[in-house]
Amino acid sequence: MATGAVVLSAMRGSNLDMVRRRNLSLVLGRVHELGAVSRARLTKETGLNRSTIAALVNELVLLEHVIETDPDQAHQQVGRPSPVIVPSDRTVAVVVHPEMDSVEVGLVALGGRVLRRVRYDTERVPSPREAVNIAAAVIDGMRGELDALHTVGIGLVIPGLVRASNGVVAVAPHLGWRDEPVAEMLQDATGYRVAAANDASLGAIAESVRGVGRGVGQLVYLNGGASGIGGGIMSSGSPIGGASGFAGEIGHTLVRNDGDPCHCGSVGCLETEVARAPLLEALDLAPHESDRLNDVLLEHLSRAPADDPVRAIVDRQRKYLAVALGNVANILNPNLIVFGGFLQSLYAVDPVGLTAAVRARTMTGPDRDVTLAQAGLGASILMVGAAELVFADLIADPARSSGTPRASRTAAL
Amino acid sequence: MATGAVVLSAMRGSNLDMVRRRNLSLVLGRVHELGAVSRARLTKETGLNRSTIAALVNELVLLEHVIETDPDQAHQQVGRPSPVIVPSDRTVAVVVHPEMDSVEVGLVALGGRVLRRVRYDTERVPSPREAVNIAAAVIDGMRGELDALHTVGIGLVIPGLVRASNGVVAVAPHLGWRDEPVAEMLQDATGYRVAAANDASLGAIAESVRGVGRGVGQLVYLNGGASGIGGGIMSSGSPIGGASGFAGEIGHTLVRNDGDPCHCGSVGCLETEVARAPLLEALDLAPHESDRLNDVLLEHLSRAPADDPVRAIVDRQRKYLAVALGNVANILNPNLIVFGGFLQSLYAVDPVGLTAAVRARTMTGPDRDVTLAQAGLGASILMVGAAELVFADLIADPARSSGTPRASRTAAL
DNA sequence: TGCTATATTTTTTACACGTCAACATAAGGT
DNA sequence: ACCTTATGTTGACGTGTAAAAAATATAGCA
Repeated sequence: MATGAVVLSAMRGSNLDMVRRRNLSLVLGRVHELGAVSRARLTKETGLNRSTIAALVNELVLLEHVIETDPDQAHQQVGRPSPVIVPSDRTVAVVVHPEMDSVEVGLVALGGRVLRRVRYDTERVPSPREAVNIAAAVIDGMRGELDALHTVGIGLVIPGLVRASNGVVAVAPHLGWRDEPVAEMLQDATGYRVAAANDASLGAIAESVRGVGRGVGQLVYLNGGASGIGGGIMSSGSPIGGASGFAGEIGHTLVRNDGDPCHCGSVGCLETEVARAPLLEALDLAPHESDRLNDVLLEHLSRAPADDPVRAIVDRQRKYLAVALGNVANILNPNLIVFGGFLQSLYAVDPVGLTAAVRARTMTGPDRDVTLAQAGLGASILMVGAAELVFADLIADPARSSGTPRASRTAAL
Repeated sequence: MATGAVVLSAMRGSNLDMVRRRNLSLVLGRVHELGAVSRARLTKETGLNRSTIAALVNELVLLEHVIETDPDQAHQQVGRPSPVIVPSDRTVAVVVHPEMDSVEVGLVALGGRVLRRVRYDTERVPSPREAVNIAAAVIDGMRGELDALHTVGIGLVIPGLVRASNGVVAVAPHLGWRDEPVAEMLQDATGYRVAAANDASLGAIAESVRGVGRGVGQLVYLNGGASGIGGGIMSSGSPIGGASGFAGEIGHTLVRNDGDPCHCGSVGCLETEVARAPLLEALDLAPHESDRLNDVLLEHLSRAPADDPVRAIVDRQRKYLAVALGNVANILNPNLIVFGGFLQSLYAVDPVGLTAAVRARTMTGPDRDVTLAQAGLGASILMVGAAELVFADLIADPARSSGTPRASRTAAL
């Protein structure tokens, strides 16, 4: 419950168990990240003894989190071939993603593969109870399968602010949720341990682990959705959550003093000045056609005159986006800023131009570090991100209560 | 050299040495933080066995980083008294702080006490070479003393952007330095290992470890100096440096679209709209009287009419300050924002009002987390911060090359 | 004041366990 | 046949742990 506080007193001393746990975690983490590693490479990269790696891999095989396969026939070398370790597809995370018109449930394997997606359309915006009931029903339908697998837990995607310590949804504007203990409800309904986080934060995790941000130290993800702009921050592979896990709300950076009022109570926020709706409208696209925005916009601009009204909207939005990104670059000194949703389109219109505009608003020093990029994971980004949230727990302690449903604990970030 | 990248491959496996190192680090860290701890308390807080704590403390005593003293006579309890462990005043860090008109050298003990400060006034702005030579000369003067002590290294305070990986000063505007490898120069000149960082980042560290931010999870420090506004971010006790250690430049957040041009090339930055000079001028204070700003300002406003021109300046600056802080609160979700320098005065004028203004610009959720406060360390803040930078290295591995001057390595953050 | 009981901590000693180093063995290329 | 690379096996090392014994204070009572 106590959030954000540095609880140094809680730092426990290490012992032999710790060593084993850490090494087990290290090996599983490498396998999870790389997808397929030879045992020899594991010894080299971890610096551990061959004997130790053998024992660790053995234990992970027994836990059924990895599979030891025959040596790779493809790239042979001189010397004795080394067995290849791959993450088991039988270790999975369930993902639950409530939206305004649906509740989606997915199944993702440790290796990152999305095994299944079930979308349940709702007639109206689901209440927390309805969303949980729907998810629980779908999960009950999968129960036989899940019980046969190692189901680590549920990753809950929330289009809103989530308190990291307990998974309470502080506010999800367009779902109309407020102070709802959704993670706990879902946990009670399913028996699985639930980790909940903001959608953009999960996007940041996903792009950092399996997207364009692999190996990037300081990453900022910015997602443009129907209802606004959300963000997530990753530092050295870990999410920066702040005091309560609310960090990353870059959509409410001031970009225009005399701008429009924002639903947050402020004025001239990034997300009031940079929005999807005006773009769709100007291009005669319906909201449900937002998938086509990128193509239609680029196509339109390729033949539009200099005084084209769409171009004017795009230019203005890009200008304000650059302002916010300059702030972010100065405050966080990121290596990479990744765009998701309709922001991808704003970026794609002129990547070089936007990069230059952001750098112009950034101090000498951080301006040379920052690079921009489009998200690399497409439609599966939230599935992957939420699964990673769950797997992070597993990887931190692979030998923990392996498999079986559990009570207590939520949280993330 | 490669900065910001997540080098997972560099993650080495743990072994028994690791355990010992970690526990040694844990114990020294607790002693360093608390100043005086009983052996019994160490066992309770770390969860380690009595025997283990005894052995660890013994080793730290042998390393001369802590001293085991007789049981505290003050608050006695039933049962056998437990010896009290205190950080040794013989383990010290040297601090070097070049400014526009001086180079200051300080000596700080592991417990945080500032043992000595030597200020060398210069006739003009020192070049990197001059600053290093002055510092080296002063340090040579202390050499006998330093050799008798355990001098862990030098903490170098830079009023500018410092590359964390190698201590190169990317740019220090009012010193006129640019791409200068000052840390390396100082290291070569003195033989001590040098850790360099931005002044505001060091302020953040100091306030987090020994100031008003003790135990605070997410902390932002904002310093208002003669030449601008710098900032530093602490997350769970560790500094957030970003890709190259440049993070925290909150002074270059946009607060006013039609504002004045900033030396950074942008327009309407926080530090162009919120500055010390106009305040001093309006109050008829010379720059060297800035120490009195707080008192004079509060005194002036206490009897000033509603249409007082100083009040107008203060109100306007506070308005823009609140804008930037709102952005920061949304992006970082801090528990605490700490003000140093003349920003303390702006805050002190009406603490409750500024807090309300910041919260009004912050989303529901993070707005409840954020608190504002004045810096608690006064004039010694940079001494303490830079020393902590050095001690962090020691605490991470207390048994490392203990004491004697060394080559290679710099960096921090 | 002096004695005993109780509480808490330190000291001592035997022990368990994970990693390591060394040597022996295996499996492929050249 | 020889070289290269990797795995398998075994005993040693050093870590923290647990339990018993010794030490040192307060509290209660005569």
